[in-house]
Amino acid sequence: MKYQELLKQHRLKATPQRMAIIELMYNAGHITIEELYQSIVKKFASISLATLYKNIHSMMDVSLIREVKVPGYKTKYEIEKSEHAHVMCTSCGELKDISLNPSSLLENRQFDLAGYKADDVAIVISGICPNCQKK
Amino acid sequence: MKYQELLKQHRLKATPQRMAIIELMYNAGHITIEELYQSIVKKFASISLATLYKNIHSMMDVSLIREVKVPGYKTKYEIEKSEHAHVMCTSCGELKDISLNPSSLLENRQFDLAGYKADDVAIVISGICPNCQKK
DNA sequence: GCAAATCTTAAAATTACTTTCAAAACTTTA
DNA sequence: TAAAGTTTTGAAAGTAATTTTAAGATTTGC
Repeated sequence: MKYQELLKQHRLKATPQRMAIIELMYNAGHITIEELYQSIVKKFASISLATLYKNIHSMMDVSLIREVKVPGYKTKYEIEKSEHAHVMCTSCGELKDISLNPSSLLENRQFDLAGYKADDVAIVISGICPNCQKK
Repeated sequence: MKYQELLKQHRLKATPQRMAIIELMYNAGHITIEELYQSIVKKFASISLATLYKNIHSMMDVSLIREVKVPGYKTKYEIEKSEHAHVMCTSCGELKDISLNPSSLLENRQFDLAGYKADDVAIVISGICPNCQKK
């Protein structure tokens, strides 16, 4: 199981609960705490929401996962991967990655960042997905 | 008071509570519900959080104000103004507008938006503000 | 295998947000 | 300008989201 490795690299203990979280998150792409809980409870009947929240935070602290806050919706979480942006459908709520590299977008322009030293760029584009456009 | 006009233009009644909300939001730039409540209660001792939430939502519905969700922090609200992006200091929490126009940024490049029809682009850059850099 | 460090869980607590409902404040309408 | 209708306010109760606590269980490095 590669997830075990992933956790160890980040100096976190590889508990079964954590591996399940990562697996679910990996398969879902983006997932809310609630969805995560619904799925994981099938495997670990006694898992507690506190465990989910705590693990989500430990993994965020070591940049293994990332929080995606979208206007008007619940926060979702994803495995950290190469930089990308998000499109969110305001009709059905689908969240999708797009391969727009946020920091390269800024690089070739000299924006006035008001003196800030930028570490991270989060881009969420809201719109209507192809499916909902048809309706 | 111009705030009265602003509300009427959006077909909302210009109640004193709403005008106070707008005024505070305008002066603060970006404000959380909690901060808003702390300030407004000084003027309207009996105002309820429910009123704040309700008014925030009415004003969002008519695009008078806008929700800004920032990774790791509480949701803030701002008066809708011309398009812009945000920088947020991960050290002190300060949120600042920068004059980067999100949609023009996308216009002159043909991004693959996975078939989405884009309505809105939210950009939040996280980093360290000039003040915190000194420390 | 053992000890140290870390993790899991239930339960309670806290914080965030929403709904309900009656009274008050406004707007119509005639 | 009074009655009728509509909207808003705010208290209270309700739901949802997140954190804390403390005790027992697991993982890891040696």
